[in-house]
Amino acid sequence: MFSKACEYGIKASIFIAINSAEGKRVSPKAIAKEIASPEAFTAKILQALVKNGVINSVKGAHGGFEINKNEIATVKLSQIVNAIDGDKIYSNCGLGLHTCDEIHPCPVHHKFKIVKDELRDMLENTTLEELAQNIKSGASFLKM
Amino acid sequence: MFSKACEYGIKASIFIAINSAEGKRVSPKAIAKEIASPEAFTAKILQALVKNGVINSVKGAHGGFEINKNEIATVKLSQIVNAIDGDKIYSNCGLGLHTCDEIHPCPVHHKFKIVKDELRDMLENTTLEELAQNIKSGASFLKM
DNA sequence: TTTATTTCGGATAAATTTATCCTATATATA
DNA sequence: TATATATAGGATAAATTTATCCGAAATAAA
Ligand code: FES
Ligand code: FES
Repeated sequence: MFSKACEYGIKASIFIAINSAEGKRVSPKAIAKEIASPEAFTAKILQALVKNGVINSVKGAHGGFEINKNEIATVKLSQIVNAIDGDKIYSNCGLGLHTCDEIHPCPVHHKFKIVKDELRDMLENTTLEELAQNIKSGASFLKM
Repeated sequence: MFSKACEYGIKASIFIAINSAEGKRVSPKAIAKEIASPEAFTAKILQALVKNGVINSVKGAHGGFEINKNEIATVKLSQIVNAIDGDKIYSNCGLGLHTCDEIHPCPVHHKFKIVKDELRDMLENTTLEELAQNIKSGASFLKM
């Protein structure tokens, strides 16, 4: 469904959100350990998230990755996915036609639309805060 | 969402269904032309579909690929997807955890479940006959 | 039985995604 | 300013997916 890069990006963002809420910055090393991902690859993904304004980075001693405390509640899953995989997951044709639209639909277009809309809604209506809260409460997990 | 192999497999199956309804067998060459896919790669996917019993093949002169006329209405999209990509699309964890279940869920598990169930329902309730009909009537297209 | 036809299947190759490594660049602090 | 610390980013490598090629095996028809 999502690329590995995107999976890591989402999990990393959640972990950063949890720490930023406590005023702590985190390193790629700490992130990779927490989400069980390859460190260097994760670092690359973090760069993409920084470039897209989803998270902030601070270089140098006592640096690390963080998210503005007051943005944790506003960052949506869709922003993370978009920063890494783009919007192809809900804009591309499910059967690979060059364009996906009503005037030249593939055989599954209308049925797929329902699934894609459901997915888009879900991604656009889920915030980092919500996901971070689930981890904090022990209701969900970032690895294994 | 789906692999290229799966996209080709679905489109190929629809084209075969259309022709089988008229008692005609089709070659990988004709299929690849109709669905705008690489011929040799498409042939490999057809082999997988044959192995999984989704379509039949007949070797030799006047051979080709076909689907039993009375099976066209019973073959579901889910069978094609399963034959090629397996069931990972709705059984794997959306964030890549080793297992996806209620007792050790990832942060998006419950929200993802809705999307995955919607997708599964769609694939399990869509038959080749229905998709072939849409192509025949000109309501949908297999390429471009 | 011979020939033409057509799928099967193994071996490769190309492209993309995933992953690693190393150096440059920036920053806090002593 | 010097030093230690940390992210940025380029160059590569490994793994997976996508794609190609070609000979083997099967089959229909002459
Ligand atoms: S045209 Fe295929 S999903 Fe819209
Ligand atoms: S555990 Fe992640 S989707 Fe179920």
